[in-house]
Amino acid sequence: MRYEKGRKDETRQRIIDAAAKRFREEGVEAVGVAGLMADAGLTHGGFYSHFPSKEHLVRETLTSVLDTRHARLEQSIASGRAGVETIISNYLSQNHRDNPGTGCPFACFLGEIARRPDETRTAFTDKLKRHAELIAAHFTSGPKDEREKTAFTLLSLMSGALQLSRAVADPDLSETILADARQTSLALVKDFTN
Amino acid sequence: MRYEKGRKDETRQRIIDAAAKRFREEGVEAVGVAGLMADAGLTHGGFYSHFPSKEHLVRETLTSVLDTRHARLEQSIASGRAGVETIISNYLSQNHRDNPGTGCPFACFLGEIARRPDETRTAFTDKLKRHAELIAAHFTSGPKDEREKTAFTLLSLMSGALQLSRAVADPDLSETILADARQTSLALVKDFTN
DNA sequence: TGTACATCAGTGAACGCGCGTTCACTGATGTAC
DNA sequence: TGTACATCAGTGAACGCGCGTTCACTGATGTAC
Repeated sequence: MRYEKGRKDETRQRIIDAAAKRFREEGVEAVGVAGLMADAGLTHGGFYSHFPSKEHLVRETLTSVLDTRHARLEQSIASGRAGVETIISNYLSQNHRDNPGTGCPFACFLGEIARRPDETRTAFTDKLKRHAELIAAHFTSGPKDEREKTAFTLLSLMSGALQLSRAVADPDLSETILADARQTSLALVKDFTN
Repeated sequence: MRYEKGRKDETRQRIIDAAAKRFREEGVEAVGVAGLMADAGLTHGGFYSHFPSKEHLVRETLTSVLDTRHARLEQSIASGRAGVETIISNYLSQNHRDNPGTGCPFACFLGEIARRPDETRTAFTDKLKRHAELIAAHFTSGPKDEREKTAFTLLSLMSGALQLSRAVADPDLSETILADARQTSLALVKDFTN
């Protein structure tokens, strides 16, 4: 069944989209190739005409999700719709906590990435740097050499707190963790924006 | 081969110790029961006379590691050997980054815990609360109701930064992330200690 | 003290299962004439 | 415009493998007499 031009790319993207959701929700190791292909409406055998291995899909998915998130933040900043306060509040929200499948890849993959092969880690590192630079560029005041540092620290704090709020079984504590992290995050960026 | 009294407990602990190391290094899903038993010098069949399932071992290992870490911190504080600065510096050090197998369980398991069954998550939550209370008790000045909040935020920031420093493929960036997090962590606790 | 028996931690073969991966095949569409 | 053929995205059976788990068995030691 030869298909019209562009069809393959669409299918490929569908596999990546399915992986983007499932990998974030269940973790890379817990999600199998066959299940992913079923999510994309296909049978498992076709996987290897799109990706040479599962690890390649992992890498593609990671960069795809990081790109999407990056683009969204970029647009959010460019449009002036959302200030830092809004971005921080959205990140450290119950909604984000309860929907990892569409949420921040840092919070979902951080623990796993350290164990993946060099190529995957390098791809991740490049995207991370770019993301931190974007955040730093959003800081309009404060010492310039401190801005990027603060961006990394902010990422560490926010992704760490989101993970902790997801891990905890007590709803009240979970909300407290988010609220405390919001407060500290806002204080962190206060000297860099106004 | 019936063994002397206490032997079984020793063996059990040996399995947990092996799991404590491997789970932190490779992740819970990547480590098999058979390999773990081999690490403990046993064959795989005996596993189920110690634990009813792998998940039970996960829970036992998690609480064991959290207890050990908690006790160490408690002792560290009680002895007065180490101030907050030292504790933070040790946590956000290259040595800790490069040795996850003996390091902080929060940094290693945070992402995985959210996906585990309720019983495991509840056990984790209890230990986390106790740990935060211990840290808060170490804060001798500053507003009292802020102390525990800061403890959670500190845990979020430090475990997030440690994870990020492990994920990154660029050694310089990894060191920068640790250094920035050290700086911010120290600033965070400055109002609570002196 | 010596003997017979019960105990049970640990062994290792076997279970069904899902994993990642391979491969011969299909058949609708694009292309050539 | 109509026909013959090449293409190749997708199919589905099969591969070896390691997983978590089960179970009949072993045999050194503790206990009873």
